[in-house]
Amino acid sequence: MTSAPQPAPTRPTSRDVARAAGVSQATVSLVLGGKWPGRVSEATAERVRQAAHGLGYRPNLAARNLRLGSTRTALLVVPALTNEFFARVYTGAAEVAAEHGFGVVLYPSPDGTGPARDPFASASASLDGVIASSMAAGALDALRGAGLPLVMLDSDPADTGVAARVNLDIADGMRQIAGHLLALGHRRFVHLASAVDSWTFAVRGRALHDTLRSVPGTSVRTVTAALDVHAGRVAAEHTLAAPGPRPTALVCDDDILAAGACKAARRLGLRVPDDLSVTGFDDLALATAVEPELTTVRLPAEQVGKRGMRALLAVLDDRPAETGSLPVHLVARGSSAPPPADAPPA
Amino acid sequence: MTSAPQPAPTRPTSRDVARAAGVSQATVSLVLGGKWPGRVSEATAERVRQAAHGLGYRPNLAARNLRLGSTRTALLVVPALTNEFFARVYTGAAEVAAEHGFGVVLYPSPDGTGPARDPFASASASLDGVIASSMAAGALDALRGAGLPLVMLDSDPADTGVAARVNLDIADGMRQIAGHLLALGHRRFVHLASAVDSWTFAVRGRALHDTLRSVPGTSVRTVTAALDVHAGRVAAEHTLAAPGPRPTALVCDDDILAAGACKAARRLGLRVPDDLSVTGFDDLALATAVEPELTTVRLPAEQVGKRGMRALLAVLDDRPAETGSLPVHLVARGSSAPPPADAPPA
DNA sequence: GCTTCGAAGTTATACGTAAAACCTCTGGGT
DNA sequence: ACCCAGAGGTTTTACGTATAACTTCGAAGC
Repeated sequence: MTSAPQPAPTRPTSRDVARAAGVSQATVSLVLGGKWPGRVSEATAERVRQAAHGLGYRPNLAARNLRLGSTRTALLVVPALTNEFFARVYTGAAEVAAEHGFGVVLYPSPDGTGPARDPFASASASLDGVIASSMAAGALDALRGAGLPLVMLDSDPADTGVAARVNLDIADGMRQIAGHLLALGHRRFVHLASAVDSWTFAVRGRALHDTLRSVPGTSVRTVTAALDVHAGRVAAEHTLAAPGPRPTALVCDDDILAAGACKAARRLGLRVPDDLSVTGFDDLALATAVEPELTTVRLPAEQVGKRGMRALLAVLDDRPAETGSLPVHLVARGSSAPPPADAPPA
Repeated sequence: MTSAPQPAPTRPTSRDVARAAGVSQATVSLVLGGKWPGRVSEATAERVRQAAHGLGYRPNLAARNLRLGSTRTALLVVPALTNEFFARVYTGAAEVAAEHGFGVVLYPSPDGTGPARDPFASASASLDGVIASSMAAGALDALRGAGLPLVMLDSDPADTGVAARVNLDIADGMRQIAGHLLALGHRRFVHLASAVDSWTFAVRGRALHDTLRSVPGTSVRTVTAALDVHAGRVAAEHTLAAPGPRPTALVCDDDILAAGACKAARRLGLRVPDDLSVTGFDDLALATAVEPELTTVRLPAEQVGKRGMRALLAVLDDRPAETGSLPVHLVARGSSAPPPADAPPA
């Protein structure tokens, strides 16, 4: 209490604990590993626990990993954590991992550009498996070759060499959006698509176009933008200001683009939703932060992470992984309404 | 090419590489560790590299960590990754870490509630150091006791037992906000404060109040809300609808609260900025996603992460860590303007 | 009274790597 | 002719843990 504690030159090992408790190192390992019923008396076990606690002992995980040949660590490969969706996926994955004594380390995949540093370098421990978003295609080949169990998130079912797959029913989500807008009476659409080349966006586009095509008298045009508010605004502004009859509904691949589209509309003096309906996708926090709040599709991001982690654990355990797509659902809010009465037909 | 490759029952070790190259394991270690100039001939080195590549050899990091006694891993403790600010801090820290062959593992600290699981369990490798946000106070005591170098981010300089500290000049940021609004002519303020009990928010409040107090004829009232859009809206709506002269400026502790405040204003039929100025803090993506765009203070989040990591590396290396607060600056956008002409004085 | 058996440990070993310490051979200086 | 230096390796060891294999001992069975 009076002087500084000893500078702890080196961390205590299980051998130190053994010495303090007057037992062998093996006994310490048995007790602390929970393997003692019938092998070690309760009295001795307690003595060991006291000694361990007293010394502030923490097992050296590097040694344990080496011994066991497993690190209980998964790599999560996502495009960028600043995208709330992936932050939530991580949160879900980390939660399930923690329940099973696993850790999750992140590899924010380079966005195509950049030198694409070694995914394994970001983990300072060897990995037991990989969970990867299909949006992070960049690093995938390197990961495939490593011979690790690979769980893919929201990826093309045609892709091969995957131990398990966790998908969202993205197509259904987009069909719900289209159905919602059609039911409101919209016929003239613009699809504000993400420029990111990934399976999930391809599906969104296809589902939208397929659904609209099945309804006579509809038209749809596609415009592409990078995945940020500014790019969305510029693209939408350009489209809305174009000559010819104006669309009455702007279907966006993502809430971020929808936020941009709303700004574009306001700049051009259009009211959302009176003059123009705008829909998003993902249901990020952003969707309820803007005015009007966005009609969008809620994706169970945390569930994706949880299920991805559970699938990986199942694969590592030689159990069959849960299968089937996660359902998504439409959240109708203030950014969609019937088209203005004077809108020309498509 | 014709049949499936052998099922790779076990990963190749440095010994396998040695066998394949016709050298000893030590030579492999020397070559691959880059320690060979003068110890191994270029021809042999090349042979080893070929063999390693051919076998797809990857060093077992658990073994390396055990041998070296260091895992080259830092733990980053933050409240939640879904907060863009912390996602950016992580990104910065991970980038610098990668440059130095370090990894970063996250510990999303429980928000006070919850069982506060062991911070060390989230890392499946032992740690070399910890970088912690002061907003993640929950897990801090456990981390302090571990005897690891601790770098604190944006924390009270009075706190002790810290190896290095990376702070933002938060007070200056709030003074800039206050100065900006005062210059526009505002005198009647409301401070929409975060309910989170943390140093950074305490400083924001104090700096605002101190600055305003120094100007005669100003008034300021404080209202508290949880850190989300909805809570911000409710709190702001309540305040703005209260009887008595209305404030002309709403200074928010965070962009998230500011977005909520803007929604509140619109609901009450007030125009921002004509009837009411609203300011945020942090300059999140949200700030430019809403209409009008928020006047706010830009915080160099990535820099915080980078500098935190550099400080930790310095400490681990027995070098002095860079010191001094990071500057922040006002970004004036559309949510602030002179008060309405008919506003009563404070 | 001898064997057997289970409880309660202990001893010994392996995991894969890095690096210190050691060995061998060749060429050059004197 | 002898020694020495240095290049180019090899042998050996240690890191801390988990667990298989072994030991010891007291009591129960007959």
